[in-house]
Amino acid sequence: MKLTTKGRYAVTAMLDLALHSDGAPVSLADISNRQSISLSYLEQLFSKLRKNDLVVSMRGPGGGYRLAGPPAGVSVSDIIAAVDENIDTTRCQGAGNCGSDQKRCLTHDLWIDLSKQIKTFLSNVSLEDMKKKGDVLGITELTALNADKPTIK
Amino acid sequence: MKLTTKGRYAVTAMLDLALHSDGAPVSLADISNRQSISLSYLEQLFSKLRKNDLVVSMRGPGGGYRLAGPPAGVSVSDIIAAVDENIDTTRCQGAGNCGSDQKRCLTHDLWIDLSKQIKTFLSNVSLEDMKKKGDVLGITELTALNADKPTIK
DNA sequence: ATAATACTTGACCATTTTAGTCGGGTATTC
DNA sequence: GAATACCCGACTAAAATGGTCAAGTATTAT
Repeated sequence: MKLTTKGRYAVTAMLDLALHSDGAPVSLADISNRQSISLSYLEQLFSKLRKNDLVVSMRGPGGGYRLAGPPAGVSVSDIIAAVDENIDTTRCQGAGNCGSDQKRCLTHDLWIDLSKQIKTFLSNVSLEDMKKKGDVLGITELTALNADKPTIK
Repeated sequence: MKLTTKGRYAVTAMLDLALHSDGAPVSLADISNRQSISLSYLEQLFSKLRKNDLVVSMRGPGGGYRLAGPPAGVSVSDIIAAVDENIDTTRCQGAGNCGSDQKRCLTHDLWIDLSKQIKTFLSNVSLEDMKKKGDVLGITELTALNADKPTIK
């Protein structure tokens, strides 16, 4: 699986954006200062976020970024997918040629199921959830509230 | 998080071991042939598995490895922990100094909860489960059966 | 005994990925 | 027209990954 600093930074930056999405657009310089993430690196990340229509940009003085839609419409998995390519724990990326002789390896199904599990979890947490969270509820409880079809019943 | 080829190989090898744990100990050469994993690499992995008391070794001709205990007593998370150090999705390894100024970052709790989720999933799948699985049940369903305290209710 | 087997250990290494930096743009507004 | 702030591509040091290689040591079958 790919879950690295890149994805974590992206989610943190998007949450910062959501928390400051009142009036003017938010500049990357602000996010950089608040979250201690290098400006140049943020530019890279937001380039991808913009291409995936998660944010919109405004140039010039007073410019910056804005969420493309309501915070409730953006899930953590959306963000990670935008910058990190994929959330998949198999070696073969689901193709099934991970074992010897191009067959699926013994544990193929395990990783497929784990991937589903992670994806479900991350899909069920939106920026809105994290905004509201404050310190009241754990994300896990939020997930339970939001889950349409929990894998574990 | 750390979930790489190393961990996947280890689980595959352990499952192979479990599937062939009838009479004689299983040599790494056999596992290497069946699972297409380099012998030298298996040696590295099994050294760690042995140090973590997941397997026992027998030297000399006819020697090899055996599971240290019953397959039901070994979970996937045990195996991954043995070779991969930790299953943790935070940058700070749970320490909480991931944000600016040594405070926890905005998304700290999210990664903590995700880590718990993954750990719960992997802890609830044993080698015995995977042996029995065949092609009847998906691991996800097995997890549901085995879970003592599922996080998602 | 001794040869063969198979585990044991540690050093080493090529490649890939990560986590950025750097340097130049271009659009917009004051 | 100058300052601001996004935009974009090239580049890179350091770390992790996924191994290999060499030289053992213990055990057993003959």
